Amino acid sequence: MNARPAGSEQPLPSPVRPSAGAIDPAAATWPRGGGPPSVEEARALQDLLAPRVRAQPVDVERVGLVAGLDVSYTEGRLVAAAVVLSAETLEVVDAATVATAPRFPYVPGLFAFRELPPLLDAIDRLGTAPDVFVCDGFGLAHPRRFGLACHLGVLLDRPTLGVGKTPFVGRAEPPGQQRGSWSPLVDGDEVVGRALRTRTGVKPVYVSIGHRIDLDSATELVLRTAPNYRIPEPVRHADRLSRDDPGA
DNA sequence: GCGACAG
DNA sequence: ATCTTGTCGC
Repeated sequence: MNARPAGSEQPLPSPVRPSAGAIDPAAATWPRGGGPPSVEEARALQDLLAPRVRAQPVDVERVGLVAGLDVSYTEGRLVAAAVVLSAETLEVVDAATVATAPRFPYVPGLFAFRELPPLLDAIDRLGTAPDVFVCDGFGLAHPRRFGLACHLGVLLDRPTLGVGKTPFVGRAEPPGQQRGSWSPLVDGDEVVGRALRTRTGVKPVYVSIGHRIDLDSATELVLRTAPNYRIPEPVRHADRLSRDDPGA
């Protein structure tokens, strides 16, 4: 474990940012540098960055570290958590939290502008460099094809994917009851993700790619990291930490 | 125009 | 997201 208290003031060199091909996170979420963008600016920024998303296969067998990301809301505060697990053993090897005041309202479709800034800070505080990031929410399965997972992936230029608990855009037939079965999540004439059964007889999760991964690889990784519960372990841990960390 | 709408 | 008790089942 490498968690540092969320209040520490000293920015440490990040093993994740910057990286070649990455975008300046500040410019890509807070375009005017100071205050948050307007809703119109935020949407325009998504349209501007969406073309950078790339789908590509990932050798899931060789993924070593998987990060789970989540944010909780408490008493007007927002707590972002990043937890890193060994893909092999699913044991937690690193974690970090950050508590901040919300600086952007909850607007469906503009999630990233609310949750990404604190999540990026939490990621910066990690002492490890995850191979893949699993977000609580969506990636391509988004009105402008640029959900939180895509946004994070493009900013970091790293593989990311999103796992949602309820559908946002698109429609999917109920997948078979058996764990592992899935059905395409279709929006208009595009396949934007999958409804995936991670537990037999339990309602499916909705998987979509973020960046630098494809749907097959994302599906495989989600199944691999969710052997016992509906929600993948990395996200489960991040969810718990974001709510329980007293230091946050 | 109306309803729906990730967390 | 959060507000909230008990209950059925593996």
